[in-house]
Amino acid sequence: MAKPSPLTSRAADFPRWYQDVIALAELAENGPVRGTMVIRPYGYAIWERMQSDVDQRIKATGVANAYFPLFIPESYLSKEAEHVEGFSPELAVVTHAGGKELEEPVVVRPTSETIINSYFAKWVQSYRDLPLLLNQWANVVRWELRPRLFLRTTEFLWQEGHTCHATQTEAQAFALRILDEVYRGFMEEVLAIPVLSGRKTEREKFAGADASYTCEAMMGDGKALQMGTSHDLGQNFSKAFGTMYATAEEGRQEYVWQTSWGVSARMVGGLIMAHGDDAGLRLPPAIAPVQVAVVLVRDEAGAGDTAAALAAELRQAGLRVELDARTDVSFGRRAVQWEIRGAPCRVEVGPRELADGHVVLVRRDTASKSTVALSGVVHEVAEVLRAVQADLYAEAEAFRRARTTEVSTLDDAIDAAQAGFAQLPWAAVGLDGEAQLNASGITVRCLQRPDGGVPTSLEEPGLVASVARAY
RNA sequence: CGGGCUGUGGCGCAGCUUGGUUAGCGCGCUUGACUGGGGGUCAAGAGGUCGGGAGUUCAAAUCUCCCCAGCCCGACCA
Repeated sequence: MAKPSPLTSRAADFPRWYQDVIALAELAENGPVRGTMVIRPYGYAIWERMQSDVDQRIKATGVANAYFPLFIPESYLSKEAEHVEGFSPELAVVTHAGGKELEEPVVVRPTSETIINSYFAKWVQSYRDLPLLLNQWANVVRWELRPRLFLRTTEFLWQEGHTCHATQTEAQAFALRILDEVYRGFMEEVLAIPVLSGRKTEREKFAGADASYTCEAMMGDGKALQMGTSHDLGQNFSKAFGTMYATAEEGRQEYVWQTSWGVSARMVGGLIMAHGDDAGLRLPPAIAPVQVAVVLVRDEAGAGDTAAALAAELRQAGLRVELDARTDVSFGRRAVQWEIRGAPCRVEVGPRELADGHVVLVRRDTASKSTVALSGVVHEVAEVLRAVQADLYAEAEAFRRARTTEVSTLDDAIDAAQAGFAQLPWAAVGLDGEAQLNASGITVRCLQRPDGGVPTSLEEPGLVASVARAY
């Protein structure tokens, strides 16, 4: 049956690696500010790699990074009715500063559409200023009722993109492009996590958006996790803030069409829960801070020098390598530690094999070992990393397939969603059906076209709803 | 805010039902030795307002009451 989630259950229920893995981060104990998170170095190293890869992909779409204020005047939030209604329950509001009560309270940003639009309104004047494509890496605060390590913390790290376009068509296309090229691409190619790309229902969409698109992944326990979203904001915020441009013909004033989109450090939690096994993390090579751990068994018969040379050679080949020559720590302990940390490949260098001119190569995902001649290590390691990346993805996809059930009725969907995803015609769900599912702890994760494509309208015929329990 | 449950060295827990010497165990930590091919062995150590308060009692981690905090399930959500 479903294995427990290392991020949400009690430590006592867990295998021995729990404490080691959870050491990636911990929920802070700071009194009334519950649910904030402290990320420790190894956990942060994983996040840093995510940041750099996602950042690169974002820039490839023509978006530039910028930064906006942490504090937002409360009145800004209220300018977009749906937006303020959606977010007000979870706002942190500052009422006092500088030793006195503020005339107008400011909120700590829960997301930045409003503060950014207050600048967009000034920056955008002409069609020549469009499209305006910005992104910011920042922390945001949402006073969640139930914090969970990485998945839902009061304060979290993320990237939020905000764009302005001249036409609705262009804005929608851009929101979908980010969803596919940046998010789905990153999750599948780098994190080796297959995702369903689809559209959120009216009930599930972002407060203030015309449409929300999502990437939904299945965790090792069959539950769904929203890994990223992209919103088509229409003109909701531009109308609220007066973000207008003069058109090319006749210089008419038009409101801009906008998008916003984000992924957060939640992805670290998703990575842990999608690939982790009872021995600890299993990191895809593309994201692993350490791709190859060269472990020196014993420093005898020149093994130490050989290990160091090997590590240097692997680095030369462009790999992220760590030489573990701590021979004062027992070999077993070190081997286990690299397993817990999820290093995809481990090279064990000891006098025993060196006598025959080879080393032992261990794959983290399958735990399989092979002996490799010294001269062939670089080639073989590269092969293993390629294989681990591909196999982790294939494994996750097979798992998802095995836990996805096609059904035709709500009752069957509720039943099937206990173990994973259930898919049924959206026409068989509808508003009432969605409420019924929710009452059973199940949500509609996304709507897709029959071919898996992302629908641009909820009225499209034949839409398929994927429903599941979710984090 | 509803429904369950738990607070005991840094972490994880036992002890409580049936009150009774100096409150234990595992992990971690310190020192030393032996070791070293999968969280190794041995020895010596450090570390505690038993969540807080009040009460019952000769005696409270244990019983009673009040308070506080946290966890899990739900509503909210990247």
